[in-house]
Amino acid sequence: MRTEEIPEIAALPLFAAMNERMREEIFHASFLQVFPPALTLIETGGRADFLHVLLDGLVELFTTNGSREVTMQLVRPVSSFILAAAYTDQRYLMSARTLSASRILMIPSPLLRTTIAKDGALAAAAMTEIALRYRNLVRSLTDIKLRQTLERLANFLFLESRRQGDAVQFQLPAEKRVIASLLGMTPENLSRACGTLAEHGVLISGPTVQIIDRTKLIALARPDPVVDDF
Amino acid sequence: MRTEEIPEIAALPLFAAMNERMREEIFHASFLQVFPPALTLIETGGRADFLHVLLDGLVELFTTNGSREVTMQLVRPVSSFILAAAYTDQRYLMSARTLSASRILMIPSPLLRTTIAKDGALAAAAMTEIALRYRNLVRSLTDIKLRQTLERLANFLFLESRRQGDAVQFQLPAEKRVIASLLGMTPENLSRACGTLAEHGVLISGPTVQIIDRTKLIALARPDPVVDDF
DNA sequence: CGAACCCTTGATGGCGATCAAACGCCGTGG
DNA sequence: CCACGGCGTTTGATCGCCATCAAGGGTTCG
Repeated sequence: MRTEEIPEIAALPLFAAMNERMREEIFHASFLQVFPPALTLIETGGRADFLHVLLDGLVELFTTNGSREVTMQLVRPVSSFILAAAYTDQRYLMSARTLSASRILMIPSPLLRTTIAKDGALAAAAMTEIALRYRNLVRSLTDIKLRQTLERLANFLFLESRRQGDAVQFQLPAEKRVIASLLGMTPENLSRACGTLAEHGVLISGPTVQIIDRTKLIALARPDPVVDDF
Repeated sequence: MRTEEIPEIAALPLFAAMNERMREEIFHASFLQVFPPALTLIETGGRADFLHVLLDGLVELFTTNGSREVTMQLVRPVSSFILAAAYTDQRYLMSARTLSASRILMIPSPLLRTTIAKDGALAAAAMTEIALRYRNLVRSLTDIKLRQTLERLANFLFLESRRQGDAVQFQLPAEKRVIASLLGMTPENLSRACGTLAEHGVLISGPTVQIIDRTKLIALARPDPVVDDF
């Protein structure tokens, strides 16, 4: 890793509070690399040799079962992924690929584990990180279990808008087929659902979304103030 | 907490390696209580005042969205639950109720947090615990996203059997309506699916399951050696 | 004994998957 | 520069899984 890049990364929540010498040690043994789009970084069943931290770009976590493939999560910067597998030294439950060119920090898992054991601040940060990730997963599971597809899409768009400061107009973060899979539906149905949302205050043309009537959207999405984290 | 109960609990993975004095301190401030069946312990949106550790009995984690209610997970002894909420001091994402009479250890969250900060061994155990829980959740989400109901049921029964040492005959761990909800289906459909499984080597009568032809069951369930953790 | 409640079985309907085809965009190569 | 092919998206038609509605049987408990 090049020296001039260190300050930026040292400021990340995961590393901010930890002992400086140990941080240097970790960074020294890690790799900062830029990957092209559509590159598979990790495959289900593989050993978790590195903790990955996405600094720039976009990464998709997905799983396959024979012929079917489903995207599980979009990872956006700045965020680590597969911390659970790296910490427990188990096999990856999900595969990961870049969706756009991505800058990724790769930290050797063994070093991560030994450092967590020695540095309380890093341990705390890692624990917080994984706890938040756990909660996100609970959200996904409840979402898919008790909303139907149109409501899921509505809620997804509502949360996307909110993520961008309640933007009235914004771009979808990924291709529609990826979003469809993320929401547990087929591309065909997503397309239809996008059309239907016109009746609920949202115009979607290509990758750009325009919220015409936020009230109507919310009425459909019924975002949960607890689960959806207001 | 009564003194004679302490050794049993001190041996739990979560507490086994930690400093003895701190462990005593935690136990001294905690409550060990027996709850009757069907009692709501925790409600979604509430503050996580206690970490719960189920020692005996059976607990259901579930969420509600207006009128609908879905069970998210069965908690079996010995296992902690809602560790993520307790550690990050956030609101519960799920509700919890006892399904049978349950003995539960309740540890005040603030004390848990401060002790984790001081005791590396406890921190490590907590981290492992939540990482494993995270991975279970990933399993649930993949399961629901890429299997259909009959396959999910088949896989559920297969894993139940395996949990009991590849038992040929065993009892369902909960009422069928709960299991139906856990598997993301209606009680009616679960009932029908149970009947259909006769064609796939499984006989189900009431709460007892008999595996006639394990090969056929596996062919239907297609358990994933990675995800389903062989 | 009656009243819940759970489970089962049947009939029907709807949501969303699948199949199929056409359109637009974009890169490559003639 | 244009032709072509690939891929993502859209739209339409059809199918099937599963939810819903409805009713009856069994069990538990007051």
